[in-house]
Amino acid sequence: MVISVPNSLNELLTRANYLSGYSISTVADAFNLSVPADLKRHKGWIGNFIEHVLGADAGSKAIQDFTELKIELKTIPVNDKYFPLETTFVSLAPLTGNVGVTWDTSHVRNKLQRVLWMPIQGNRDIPIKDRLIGKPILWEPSLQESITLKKDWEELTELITLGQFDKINAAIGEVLQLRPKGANRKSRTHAYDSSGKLINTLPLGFYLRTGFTGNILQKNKM
DNA sequence: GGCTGATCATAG
DNA sequence: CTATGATCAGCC
Repeated sequence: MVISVPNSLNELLTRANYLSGYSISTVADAFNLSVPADLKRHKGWIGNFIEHVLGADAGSKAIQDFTELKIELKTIPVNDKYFPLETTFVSLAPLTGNVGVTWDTSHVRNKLQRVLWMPIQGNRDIPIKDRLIGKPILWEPSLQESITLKKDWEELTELITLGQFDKINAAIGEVLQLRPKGANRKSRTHAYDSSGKLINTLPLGFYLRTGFTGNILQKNKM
């Protein structure tokens, strides 16, 4: 079943709100989709599933998206206290070509300008099919949040541009962190080391810490 | 390999 | 119990 792309922000929000309170299987049944028993080999399934039922064209050609609405959709697994169980992937971290890139022109800022968060019950003791979909939250970073994100992004990006990959680890950054993002630890991409020499190194991604996303959820739950 | 979507697994 | 580092899948 193909679902049309929402024509307006209101239409997208209406659809998203309609899903809240239903279980994964209730929605999946309505769209004739089968639900995996676990996510071990389907780690992106929930995200793709929600994209699909909201009318984003997941997979194949990426022609249709919410790009016209300037909305980034993120599902986020939450516990009983409505707190995130996982960090949130934002984007791959460019390890080259960062000269001249600023926070304002960064992928991270671009993606986080407007996010539709879809909290989903994520407790591992609840079968995937029985997990409930929460209330969607349309979020734009506050001034304070932007300042903190910018500070972290600049600190992390500086380490990349200086080629100090031996210093990079997930403990750096107040709300944003850099962590591996590849098929496995043998994955490689290009970067410049501290002496300016082209090297092969582990691909990295920007992730939002749970404290940051947890705050967004807490502020917006009524 | 790069990019999208993320969660898994275990050290501490 | 939590966060870091590792990993999974599909498309281009």
